[in-house]
Amino acid sequence: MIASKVGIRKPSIYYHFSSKEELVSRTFDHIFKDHHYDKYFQTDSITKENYIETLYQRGLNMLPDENKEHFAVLRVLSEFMMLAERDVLYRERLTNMHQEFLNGFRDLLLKGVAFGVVSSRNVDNRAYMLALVIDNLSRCMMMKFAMNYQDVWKETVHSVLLEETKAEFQK
Amino acid sequence: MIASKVGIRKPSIYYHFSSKEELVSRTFDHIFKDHHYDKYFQTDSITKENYIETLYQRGLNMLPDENKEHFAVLRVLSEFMMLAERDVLYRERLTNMHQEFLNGFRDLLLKGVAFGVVSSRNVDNRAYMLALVIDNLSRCMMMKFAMNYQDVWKETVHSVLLEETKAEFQK
Amino acid sequence: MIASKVGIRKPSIYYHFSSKEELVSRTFDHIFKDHHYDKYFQTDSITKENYIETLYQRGLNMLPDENKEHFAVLRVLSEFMMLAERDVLYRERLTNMHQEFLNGFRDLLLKGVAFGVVSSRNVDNRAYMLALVIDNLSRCMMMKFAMNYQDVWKETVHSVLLEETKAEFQK
Amino acid sequence: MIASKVGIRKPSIYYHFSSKEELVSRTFDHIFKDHHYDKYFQTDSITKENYIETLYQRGLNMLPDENKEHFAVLRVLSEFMMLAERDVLYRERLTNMHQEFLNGFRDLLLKGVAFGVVSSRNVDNRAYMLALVIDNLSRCMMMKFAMNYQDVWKETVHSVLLEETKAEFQK
DNA sequence: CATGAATGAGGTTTCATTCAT
DNA sequence: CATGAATGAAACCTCATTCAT
Repeated sequence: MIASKVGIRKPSIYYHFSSKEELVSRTFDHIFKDHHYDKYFQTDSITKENYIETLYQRGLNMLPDENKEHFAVLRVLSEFMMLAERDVLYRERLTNMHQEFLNGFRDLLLKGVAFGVVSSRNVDNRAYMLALVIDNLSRCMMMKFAMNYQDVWKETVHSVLLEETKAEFQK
Repeated sequence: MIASKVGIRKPSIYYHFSSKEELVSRTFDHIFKDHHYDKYFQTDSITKENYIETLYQRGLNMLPDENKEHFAVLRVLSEFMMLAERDVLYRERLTNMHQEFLNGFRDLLLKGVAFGVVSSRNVDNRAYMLALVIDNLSRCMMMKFAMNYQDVWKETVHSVLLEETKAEFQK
Repeated sequence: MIASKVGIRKPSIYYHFSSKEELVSRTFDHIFKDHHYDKYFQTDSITKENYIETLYQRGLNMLPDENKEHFAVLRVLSEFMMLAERDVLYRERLTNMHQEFLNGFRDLLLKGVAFGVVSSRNVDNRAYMLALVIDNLSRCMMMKFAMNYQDVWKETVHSVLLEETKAEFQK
Repeated sequence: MIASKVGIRKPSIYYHFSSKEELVSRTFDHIFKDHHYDKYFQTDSITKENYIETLYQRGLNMLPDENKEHFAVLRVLSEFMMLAERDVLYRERLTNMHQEFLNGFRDLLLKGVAFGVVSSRNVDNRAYMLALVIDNLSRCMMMKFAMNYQDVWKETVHSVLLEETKAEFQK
């Protein structure tokens, strides 16, 4: 299939990749080369004032959109999660990617703590909550589950930051 | 593999199933026959007094445990989610299962509203949040991601019910 | 090639043999099942009187003959000697077969010693000489090298048993 | 493999050889260019007095030795004998090489006859015997068959020249 | 209800070779 | 003199399935 898409014959693939395994592995690297937390959550421009709004917007930005490359990346990601269930190598790589996202959310919350807009209580677990929800929302969108994605995310941000933000976040 | 596990030869399978497709499909039915919201979240015994604790406990009960059949069910589930990405038939079945769980959580929250222990604001989205977190926690456990699952879940319940339960839920 | 000779399609071979390797290995066993020293050199009927003549005749009997199955066996043997140069497994099997032939010749000479028609000097090496010549004569015949095979063998028997048999063996 | 050993890429080989067949064929020529009887059996220095000892020593000299180039030559030779079973061209070339060695041994024996140290009876066949034994000893050494090669060869020389040399050859 | 034997289709890979640069 | 890229053919093997018994 790949060969014909690329317009060459099957054996020609072996000139570029020594085996199917290598083709898959290098495709993994290529596709996820830029799939890093920072790509979606640049936190440089975040301030005390726009903290919550930024968190909310960046979350939406992480959700797949059929018109964006990101959509394809997530489709491929779910394929590799399958592979990972059989192949330790991919399990490790995915675990690392996952951990990076978790860490990203944690650092973001810590920044909020520093700004004084996020309670310092239980930061890790609340960061994980955010990560788990946004990740699963992505999955649900990919599978076209019926749900009001934006509102669920807004509610999540709301709930997680509730204690300190009741006042500001009401819309 | 199946034939040898069962102690017959491969062609004999075709006496019981007309094709591989049918074998897979009926296996789906068989495995998920009892995989219903009610199995994990019997809400009959829930009361105003034990509401939050029950919600928390039942959630933990949904998380996979290597020693329980549930674990295998979830492993198979993730295989079918893969299949679903290619096959509309399975996508539908999974969507239904998923919807049932979402509905279960919504009904549970509505019960809480009736009890007066849950705010009536935005019930659907808050129910989905709970469902998304517990579902993704399961996935993380399956993939052995490092995380304090119980605490994340406790924090989630806390966050979602925070407004009305600040007082009662502190531990 | 095998499949078409046998009148089946290629994949059908895999019903009977799990791999090419196994096909080759079991073919080896099958072909050389009866390729033992005894098959060519039954020494029961040997007596003091017919000792030399028997040795000579049996030797001729070992040489390949295009009309005998033996010919095919030797052709295959030379293929496996090739394989053996790369594959330890076949090297071992061939070494054993070879040793068996060497031992056969040694035992035969020892019998001659017992009969008093063969000198006991250096029995092993003289037995090996006989074995090496008959073996190489086979090879030469297979490759159609020009040579008077019978006479070379007769001369070899003559030379090896010369000391004690000058008198009797002259023709 | 050849290309990488030589430090070029595969297609470059086709600049020097028009096909694999030609590469193999010219390799044959190159390797066996010096593989002639004379290389191992210079008979110029042979005299009536050192005749047997020379024959014995030169024979030993023909046996492969892992440290000598000769070893590699013999390994390749056995590969080509395989090829020869399928390809008439190589059969012919090998037959010629073989014949040359047979002739060499015959001429050597004839020289012995001229010296008066070898019986003139049946010279050809006795020469062939010597050739067959030394050739097969080589093969056995290559395959690491257990055997006392030197003694077998000494015994062979002894046996072949026995009639006329009983007296001189005893050690 | 079960199986031995077989098969078309296709998947992964190797091999010898070509050709434009 | 060398090579990057490609290729038709074929080798080894797996898979889902069939069918006569």
